[in-house]
Amino acid sequence: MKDLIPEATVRRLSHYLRCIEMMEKCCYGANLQSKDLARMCSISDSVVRRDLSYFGTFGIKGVGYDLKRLKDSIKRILGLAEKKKVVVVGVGNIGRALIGYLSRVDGFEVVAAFDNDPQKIGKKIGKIKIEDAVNITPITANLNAEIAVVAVPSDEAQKVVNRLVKGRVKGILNFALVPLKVPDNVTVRYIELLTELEVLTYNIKKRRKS
Amino acid sequence: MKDLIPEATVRRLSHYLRCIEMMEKCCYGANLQSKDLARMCSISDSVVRRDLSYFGTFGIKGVGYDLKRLKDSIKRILGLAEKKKVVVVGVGNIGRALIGYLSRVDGFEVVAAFDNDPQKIGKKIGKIKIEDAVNITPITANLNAEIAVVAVPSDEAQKVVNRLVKGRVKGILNFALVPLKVPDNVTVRYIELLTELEVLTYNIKKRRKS
DNA sequence: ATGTGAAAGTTAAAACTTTCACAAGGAAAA
DNA sequence: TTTTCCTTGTGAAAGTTTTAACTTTCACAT
Repeated sequence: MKDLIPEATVRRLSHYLRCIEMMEKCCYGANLQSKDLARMCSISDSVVRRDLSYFGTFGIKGVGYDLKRLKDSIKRILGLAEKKKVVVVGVGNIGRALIGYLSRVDGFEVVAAFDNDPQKIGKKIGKIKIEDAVNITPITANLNAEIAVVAVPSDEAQKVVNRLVKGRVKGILNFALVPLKVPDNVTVRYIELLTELEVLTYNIKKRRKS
Repeated sequence: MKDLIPEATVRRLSHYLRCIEMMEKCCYGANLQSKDLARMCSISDSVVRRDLSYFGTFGIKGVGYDLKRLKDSIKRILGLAEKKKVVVVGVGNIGRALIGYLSRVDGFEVVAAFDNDPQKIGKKIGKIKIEDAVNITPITANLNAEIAVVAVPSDEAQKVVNRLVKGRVKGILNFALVPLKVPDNVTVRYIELLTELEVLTYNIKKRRKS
């Protein structure tokens, strides 16, 4: 089956959600328009309407969108209707940052953390006890967690991922530098810090010249 | 001036660099071919050649590319010919992770770290002393650092960025959730952890249906 | 009840990116 | 030297995404 929906559109839906949450906090009122989201995201309003129209019709012509209803619609589109369970593998700085961050966000919930350092196993981070990485498969399967964050050294990443896959994880956010092998029914996304810095460097260089 | 070079191409150049470094470590030999890089990156070889051809000709027909020479060429294209100085603002988990990570990577060098927590100011991380964030502008300008990593709470991000811009920073890697305002000659790239998790969730949901 | 204004939803064109297939050209063997 | 082999570099086509302009529809005032 073809992809149909541009990845950029999905990314932007997430941005719209962030904007709407901000609007809610700032007592923005119950109605909003495509141009409001557009301005906040520094894009044009027709992009906003185009993005939404891939998934149906959500607004009222001449009026705009109901803030609450649009928020729920986007959450449903993204699959965020109910809280998603996340396990974190690798409790170094990045793992800890993620755990802390997700505890302050609704939509995701860290339900387990793993490491292979005996110094760390058994300790707690917030409410989460750090488990031995050898138990990834049973614990993950038992908790029914669909999402995993992998923040371990590159040479251990594949081993960890194999265990996660056996534990029926369906999506992985990977901070390691190496590409991971997973079965077809598992999705991986990469956070490539070094690549980001290198692209940034390229952009700086280019900017200077133009 | 038009952009001409696809962003995806620039990202892939960075991946090629990573592959080449890996090949160097694994005693791969002095020669490599587009299909080698292609296989490692799970893309087709014509993509590799097309990407490189945007910038010139680097290989020998019938033979391939000289590993060392291609590496240098890509580094030059990306602007990585000499080490880039990086300052890190916000020494929480993410900041610390970045500092640790970059210390083990050549190409980038963390030359200063900042925080506004009196508990942290004056302490050291590795060789870097944590400075007071109020001094971002003079210290950054003095060190001539072009790149900054911003890993502070969202509500402080803009203030920090203003100081960095005054300190003549040219590129910013931002972990905060909020879009930043910068002058035209400064580039910002965003690492959006929450968006990544949401896109991942969307992909999982879609995968299940197709 | 009707007309008007405003913003959503849609369509078509333009811009951009990827893919494919092959010509060009160098290296090595004959 | 000539031929053969091989892989690069690239022109053109196909496919995708973005942009902008257009049409539709709703709410509200008259």
